[in-house]
Order: sequence, then structure tokens, then C-alpha cells
Amino acid sequence: MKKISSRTIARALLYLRTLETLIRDGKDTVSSRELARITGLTDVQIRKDISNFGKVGTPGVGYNVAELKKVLEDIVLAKKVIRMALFGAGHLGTAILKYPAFGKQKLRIVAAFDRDKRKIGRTINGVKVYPVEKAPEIIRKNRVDIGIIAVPPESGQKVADLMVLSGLKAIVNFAPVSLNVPGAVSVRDIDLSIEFLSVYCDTQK
Amino acid sequence: MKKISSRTIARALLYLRTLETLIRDGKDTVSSRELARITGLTDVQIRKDISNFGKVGTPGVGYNVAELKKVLEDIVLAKKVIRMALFGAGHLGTAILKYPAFGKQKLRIVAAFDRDKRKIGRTINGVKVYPVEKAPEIIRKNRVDIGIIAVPPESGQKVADLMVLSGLKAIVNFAPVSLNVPGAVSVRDIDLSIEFLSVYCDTQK
DNA sequence: GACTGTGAATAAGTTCACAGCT
DNA sequence: AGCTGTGAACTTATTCACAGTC
Repeated sequence: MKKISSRTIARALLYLRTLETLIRDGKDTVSSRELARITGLTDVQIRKDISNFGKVGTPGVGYNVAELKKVLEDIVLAKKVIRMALFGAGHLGTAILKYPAFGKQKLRIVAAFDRDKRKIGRTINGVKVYPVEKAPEIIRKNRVDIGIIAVPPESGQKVADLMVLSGLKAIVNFAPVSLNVPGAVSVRDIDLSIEFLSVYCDTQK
Repeated sequence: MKKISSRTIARALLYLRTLETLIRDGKDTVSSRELARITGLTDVQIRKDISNFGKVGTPGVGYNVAELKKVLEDIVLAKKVIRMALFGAGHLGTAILKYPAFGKQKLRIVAAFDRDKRKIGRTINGVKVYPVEKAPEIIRKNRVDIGIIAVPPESGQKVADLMVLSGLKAIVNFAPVSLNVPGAVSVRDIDLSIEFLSVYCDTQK
């Protein structure tokens, strides 16, 4: 099978999200044109993306919503639950712990870590906060897939090191600092300041 | 002046962030190679990006940190404060209101909006929460540049409509829903589920 | 020798144009 | 007629290769 670019995968996840709302609305068929209208992408882009995953559509009709969802899920996601560990139970960390959309999905935060004695031992939205030292053990025991960094920038690299040491291969980093990790580990950086500044710049030039 | 792609601008903002830490560390010169090591990009990419903004470096030496920072700031950002308005004072909204890094930057949240009577009138981290109805007036009066959507997905489009109506040209959307807005408005979507799933997929294929 | 800046080459991503199915 | 699927054309972004500066 030809390898699928990470941009295509991100769009596939967007299609999945869209399909879920279509299912809720009782639609059972959708055309690339309509998906385009909803998502803001072009219809060709959508057909091209979906064609990566096989011939799913019916000419003259469109895609069967349930079938397309199944195909995208099978290829883009394994069906198992994806386990995450959160580092940093501050404001942002707590917001992530309480993020409601995870509930309906395969995403599950299985443990949180912090160094603050006052936070350790607490349970936030059903997730227990452990001392950072316990991370390697807990991460391995729970077969965690993704590490989330929501600590201040000066601790970001230390946490990343600990994640690598614990065997994590995927990191989402909210700390505004560039992480140095082995090439086999993939990192998605989300620096809120950069996101805001960057959309603002888009409107200027 | 040739127009600069939005990806280049995003990297420029990353360089700025990096330069700020270099300044804190007392460095006054940096090579593209070193910036590459820190950011994880390539040195050529960095030189190419910076060359978009003029000839700033000194061959054999590198870039003067303060000068490069000034050049990037002048071109990528106006020097003025960038004003933001937040919609939705739930967990995520509150985390954004309390996000410490904005303090040191040009980013300022000037108002928050919510429909929940219990939240309206409160002040979170110095920002007052207003009823949604007041948004157009307050946004115009304060010359807000960016709207932030941190409401549940079912209210996302309504909030986006209100933002467009209020004259906002830049939106950062944390609600997991595709927004329909005029082409002149630029939107940056951050769907946490998609971000997590997508970094996980990167490690799988 | 160590570095920047850049045209040329390459790669990646998107859009076009249309063949083919229902 | 109304769609999907896809090779080919095009556009955008990255990397190479190296001339030129300090």
C-alpha cells in the first residue's frame, strides 16, 4: 500500500468528524461536493484523498456515509483505544483533562503527572495525578501511546526526555519551547501564541 | 515586496521565540546551523526563510540575534498590541485566559463572552466576561483583531457568524466543527482530538 | 574555514481535465 | 445527468550546490 501523507491523514480525520455529524443528522449518502461545502476544501481534493483508501464511492450517487466512515477508521485508526498521559496539571492541563469530546472517541487520558505536591493524589475528571517520578512505570504498565506536554517551557525538555525514556513515540507539545527528541518520536507542537499571531499575520499580508 | 507564505511566517514566529531564549541566555550571535539544531529544521530552510526578509546575516559569523529579532518583528508583526476576544469561558476558555505566555507578548485578551448567567460579570485573570449580545459593540469599540472560539461545537457556527458580523477578520477555532465564513476571514482550526489522533497516526504508518 | 544568500533541481501537494460508471 | 476516480499539468515548498563574504 502506498504511504499516505500526514496532511492527508489530518484531512481524513476531519472527514471522519464530519461523517459523524452527518450520521447524527440521519444522512446516509454524501457527495464529494457536499463534503467540500461543509469542510471548506475542494471536491477534487476530497475525492483524491479518499481514493488513497480504495474505491469507496458510487459514481452518480456519492459515498455511503457509514461505509466511508468504516474505511477511514480502519485505515487511519486501529480500532483500539488510544491512551494518553498528560504532564502538567495546571490550567491548560486541567482543561485537557476535562475536554468533553474525548469521551465519545477512542482517546483516553489514563494518567496525569505533576511535581506540585498539592496536585499529586488529586483526581481530575476521573484521572489521577501522580508524581512525575512514577511516569516511566505507569506509562509502560498502561501501554500509553501519546504523551501530552502542558508544563511551563523551562520544564518542557525534561518532560520530553522522560517521555522518550518511557518509550513514548508520539508527543503533543503545548509548551512554547522546541524539543530535542530522537527522529523516531513524532512531535506535534502547539504554541498558542504562535497560532494566534500566525492567523493574525494571514490577514495582514 | 514579494509576498511571504503563511508557512514561512509560522516559522518566522518560531525563530522569534527561539531568539528570545537566546537573548535571555546572553547570546548575541547565532548561525543558521545552530538555529537548525534548536528548532529541528534544516539550516538551508532557515537561511532561505530569513533571506525573504533581507540580507541580515554576516557570512562567516551568522546572524546578530538582536538585529534578526528586530527584522522579523518589523516584517512579521506590526509593533502594536494584538487584541483578542474570547468566546466561551469554560475550562478551555479559562485556560486560555490564564495562559501566562501572552503576558510577555503583544497578545492581549480584552474581553470574554459567555451565555451562562453565572459566568457573566465575573472577571477571570483581569478579563471581564460579558453576555454574548454585547459582543459586536465591545469588539468594535476595542478594535479587536482576533476572535477565539472555545464554545461547544453546536454553538461554533453561531459564534463565527457573530464574529463576522462584528468585523473580525481572524478566527482561532477550538470547537470541533467546520466553520462557514467569508473568504476574507482567515480561520485557524485547532481540534484537539484531531491533533492527538494525527500525531498518533504519524507513528503508525 | 565558517558562514550567508540564492538560482537551479527536486519533491510534495493541489488542481485540471476527462474517462468511465450508475 | 450526476457522480467518482485518476493521469497529467501545474503550483508550492524544500533541498542541493555553490558563488561570494568575512
